[in-house]
Order: sequence, then structure tokens, then C-alpha cells
Amino acid sequence: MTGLRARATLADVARLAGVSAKTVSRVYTHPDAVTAVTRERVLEAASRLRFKPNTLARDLRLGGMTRTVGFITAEFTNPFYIQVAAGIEQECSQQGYTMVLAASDDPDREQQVIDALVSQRVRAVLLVPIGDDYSFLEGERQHGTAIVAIDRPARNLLADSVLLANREGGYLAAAELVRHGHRRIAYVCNPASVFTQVERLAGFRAALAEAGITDGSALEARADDPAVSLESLVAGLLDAPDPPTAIVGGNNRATIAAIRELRRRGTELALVGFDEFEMADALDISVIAHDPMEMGRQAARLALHRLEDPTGHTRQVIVGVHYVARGSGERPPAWTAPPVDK
Amino acid sequence: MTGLRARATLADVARLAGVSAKTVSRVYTHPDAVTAVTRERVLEAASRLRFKPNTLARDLRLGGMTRTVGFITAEFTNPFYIQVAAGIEQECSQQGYTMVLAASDDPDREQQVIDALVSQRVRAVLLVPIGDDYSFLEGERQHGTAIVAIDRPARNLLADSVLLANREGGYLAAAELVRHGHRRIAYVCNPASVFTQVERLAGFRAALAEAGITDGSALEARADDPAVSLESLVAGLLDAPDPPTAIVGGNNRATIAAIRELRRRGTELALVGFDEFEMADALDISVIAHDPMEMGRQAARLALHRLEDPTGHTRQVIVGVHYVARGSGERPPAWTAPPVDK
DNA sequence: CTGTTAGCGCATTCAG
DNA sequence: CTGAATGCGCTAACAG
Repeated sequence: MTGLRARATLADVARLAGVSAKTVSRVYTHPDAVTAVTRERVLEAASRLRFKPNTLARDLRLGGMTRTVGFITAEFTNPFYIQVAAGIEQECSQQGYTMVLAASDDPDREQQVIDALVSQRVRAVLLVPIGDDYSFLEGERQHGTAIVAIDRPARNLLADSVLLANREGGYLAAAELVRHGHRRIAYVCNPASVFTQVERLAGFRAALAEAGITDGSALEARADDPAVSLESLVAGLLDAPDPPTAIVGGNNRATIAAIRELRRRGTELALVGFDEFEMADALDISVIAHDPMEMGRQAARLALHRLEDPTGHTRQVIVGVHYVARGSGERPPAWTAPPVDK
Repeated sequence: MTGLRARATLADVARLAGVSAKTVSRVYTHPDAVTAVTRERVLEAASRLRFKPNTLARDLRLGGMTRTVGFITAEFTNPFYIQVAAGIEQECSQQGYTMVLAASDDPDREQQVIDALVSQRVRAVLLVPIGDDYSFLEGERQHGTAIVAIDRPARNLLADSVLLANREGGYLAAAELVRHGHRRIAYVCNPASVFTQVERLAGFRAALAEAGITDGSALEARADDPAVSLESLVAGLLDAPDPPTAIVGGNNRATIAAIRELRRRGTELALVGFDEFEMADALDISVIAHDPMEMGRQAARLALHRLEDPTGHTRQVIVGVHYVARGSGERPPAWTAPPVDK
């Protein structure tokens, strides 16, 4: 490997092309404002020097704002958040924006990360909130940074948001099972106190109440401790004296855990999951489905729109959910599992 | 929502604190080089003004380089690449770097994206190459940008790289099946001409050859056309006059497609997948496993190391693979599927 | 320990 | 259509 070569600047290109720096600049920003011949000459010089305009300098000159947005989420190996990220990336790149992705494992870290992004002058902060106070972002908002909360509201902050129809989803899941004759329907999730689960559970309970099932609380296997595995929660339900005949998984992880535990026991129950997941169709798992990529796209759109209209009313987009019947949610209460492989 | 408020600068803070701009600067860069009392005064002023240092300006002043790295990959909703991204993010954030994520759907777009990142002055470009000529990056390398190829080599470019032990993996998969008595072993993938598949297939063939299976070519269900579904490739194998008794999935997608198609037919075969995937253990799928996050971490490490030592020898990290027996790979040739649910 | 001077690379005034 | 001067926000070098 050879030594380092200095990077060419506007001035270098200008010198080689025999024009002023500003002319070179114009070639990149207002190509029409320059003669075709000079443009050619400049581009020729630029390519010989491998010149790449310095976005840093440009953005600084242009008011200190970049064309990037930040997406901050915990648990970003979860397919759900990834799809959201993909949606954001798609929409952003169409508009000439770049997405920077940051992980926030805990609220402190989240604030650090947001700070770093703000320092980098991202134009928008899209986040899946994990803390319980986002008032510290109010200042940034007033400075023109677009803030969009995804999947959960940002508490103590007036911000645009994209949420799922969680309550409706929880309701649908339970209602479908009720419709197939179930009375003992369990709900599994961990963590349980996050917005999405609270909402979904509320919908779930509403459906049960409507069906006259008043005491389902014993069948809510919820925890708020990462040390408690979802599998163990499911196991607890199945080992109880009066086990459920159906299970609702509060999210993709919970559903998968339920499948895992049921398979481990060589048994089967009615099962409805929240969130689509890769093997759901192959395994005939009925789910409350929605479109996470669309959530990302919507979030990016809200952000970009907010940049155009910094003082407009706060907007909230609710992304719909629907029930996808694949078999697992249609099993009757008396269902007996066929022998499972092995 | 109220109107926009101007952002505070170093100078504003300096004025309010009654010190010079440089002193404020020092508080953020060399906190020890300033008296505790002035530091306090400065921080007090800064927080009242909601001052956030402008990384753009700082990086420009400091030589025009940011503390960010770019990760470019196609198909980034594939869990494999996501895990890689997570590994990169983890390692980078530990070193105070930010990761920007970009999607590259085709080689042209990839080059655009790389250009954009270079213009943004990322310090490193980590990419899963999809094109067949990366000589255009040679210039950037000479300008001090670290380049790391992930999962596949970057053709026509001397760059650090992180690869999997693909050949070994392909070999292992086939060898295990041979060991359990299989002679008619299929290999499924699409696309087929990418580096990883070529390598895995080479290993696969080597194992067959070693077992004296000389004509397995009829059982290679490979395509290079995105329009050809993996499911249909599997279907083609199963419908052939002399179908395989075992299948090797060339990657997570291929394996899942095989499972899907087999389940659809209510049949089962011996099956070994390449790549771990979320439901693999619950479904008892034997796989050639490896650690994608570790690949990401290693890639980030190579990049960061390269920044320290721009002219050192090119390095290549090979991440190992191992066989995980879960049942599906241990079925004998005469295996008859137990009745499948529904 | 602190302030002054100068300039990173670029683009927006204004002239010519 | 092109060029010259000026400054975005910050910090390394040097004074003091």
C-alpha cells in the first residue's frame, strides 16, 4: 500500500481548470448557470483529481444542517424495528437524505446517542422511545429538528408520531379466539409495561369482557423483567391447574416463544401472534399483521414534512392492523395436537 | 408550536460566560486545561443556551473527517446482514463512532451511495460488495478512507475483508448427510453466482466427491434470476423422477423456502441449512451456524485499525462455521414424515 | 490558564 | 456568465 494522498478541494479543481473556485462550486450546485464548455472543463479536471465535494463544508456554509436523519431504537436486531429502519431508509434515500442508525439500550444511553446525533446536526430524530421523559428534546424541536416518535409516544413532548392500532389488534386477536369457542385465553408478553403491550392488552381485555369472560387475569402471563424468559411464562400457563386453550402472543418474540415451548412439549393450542414473522405462514400461525416498513416510511414522511412546516400542528399516523387466518387461530378449544415430529 | 429559535454557538456561550470562544472550546475538548470555576461558568452558560457543539464545524476544522463509518448492503432486511450491522454498530459506538446505514440494491446505486458517503467524509466504508469492480475505490483508499469488504471480496481492490468459512461450511453440510447414509443430496440457492454460494457449493461438491458421489449435478437447484422463487426450485427437485433424500439450503432464505415447500406438501426430508435463523431450533433444523454479529465487529475492528495504520498489510478475517445438529440433518434416507398438522 | 489570529472547504452576497 | 470578498462554527498554533 502506498502513502496517503491529499484530497482535492474546489480550489485545486479551479486551478487545474483555469477558473475560479466559485465556478467549480456552481458546476455542482447550479449546473445550468455555467457554460457547457466550462462545465466540461471543470468536470474533466475534477475527475482527474478525483474530486468529491465536501458535504461537511457545504452543509456548514449552508446553515449548519446536514441532509441526514437519525433513527434510534433499542433491540434493533428485532425484525420489526429493522423493517421500520428499512422503511425510513427507503423514503429518506428517495428524498436525498441519509439515515444514521443508532442503538439505545437504556434511557441514559439513548439520551447520549440523541445528543451525539444532534451535535452531528441531523435534521430529524426518529426514535422508538424507551425513556419516560422527552422534554429535553423540546429545545431541539424549537431549533428546527424534526422529532418523530415511532411505535410509542414520546412522553412530555409534543411530537409527531407513528403508532400501530394496538388496541384494535389486541381486541381482534381475542375476539377471533372467542369466536372459535375459546373461553380460557392467555396473553403472553415481556416487557409488559411498555405502551404497546398496555394498549394491546386493553384491547384483549375488552374483547373478553364483551364475551362475558370476566376473570381472565389469571391467564395474563406478563413480566417486566428481562431475566424472565418468555418460554418460562408460557410454561407457567401450561402447568397451571386450569390451563388456557388458546394463547395470544403480545409480539413476535412472545409468539415464537410460545411456539417453541409448545413444540418442546409436543403439544398444540390455538395461537394468535401479534406481528408478522418470517416463518408464520409456513407454520400456519394466525397473526395480527401490519406493515412495519410502512411505519418507517410514514415516520420519515412526517419528519420531512415537518422540516417544510416547522410550526404546523402535530400529526399522528395510526397504522392499521388486520387478522390473518392461517390455522393456528382457528383451532377449537378441544383441539388435540397431532403427533409432532420426533 | 412556537417559532424557530436560533441555535447557540461557541461565541454565544463565550459572551454569556464572559470568556473567549477558545475557552469554551477547551471546556469540551480539553476539560483539564481550564480552571474548575471557569469550566463551571461555561457549562452553566452552555446549558442555559442549550448549546450543543457543532460536530460539522469541528470535523471540518480538524481535517474534514467525521467520526462515522458507512455500512452498505443490499437486502438489509435479511437477518444476516442486520446482525452484521448490529455488530458494526456495537463496535463503532464503543469507539465513539457512528454508523450510517445505506441500502444498495444494484451496483449503480451502490456506487452512488458510496460516493455520497465519501462526500460526507465517512472514515470508513464497510460494504457487502454486489458489483464486480471496485477499483473506483482505490482513490479513496489512498485518501485514507478505510475500506472493508464483508461476506464477499471486493473485486479489483486491495481491501481488508471479513469472510465466512464458506467452503468448509458447504463441505460440512454435505459430509454430515453422507455420514447418515444419504447419496442423493440436493443443494438449493438463488442467486447462485455470488461468491458465497460458489464457495459453499465447492465445499459441498468436494464432500460428495470424497464419498464417491460423482454425479450430483442434477441435484443442484440453482438459479440466478430473482424471478425464480426458491420454493419453485425445491419443488422442481421433489418432482423430479429421482428426487433427493436430503437438501442443503444455501442460505437462510433457501432453507426457509425448503421448509415451506416441504410443509406445503406434508412431507419431510433430511435438511441442513446454511445460516442460523430464528426458528431453527424450535423447528429442529440442523444448520451450519456462525456468528454474523461477530463478523460485523471484526469488520469494524479492521476498519478502525486501518485508520491507525493506513499503509499496513491487507488483512483478512475468516469467521468460522460449525455444524449444529438438531434433528433435521440426522434423518436417514428412508425417513418418512410423520403426519403434519392440519 | 486564557485570549488572539487564522483558516478548514465551500457557497452566498455582490460586482464586473 | 464569471470572479472576489466574506463568513458558516470551530480549534491548532501561538502569544500573553
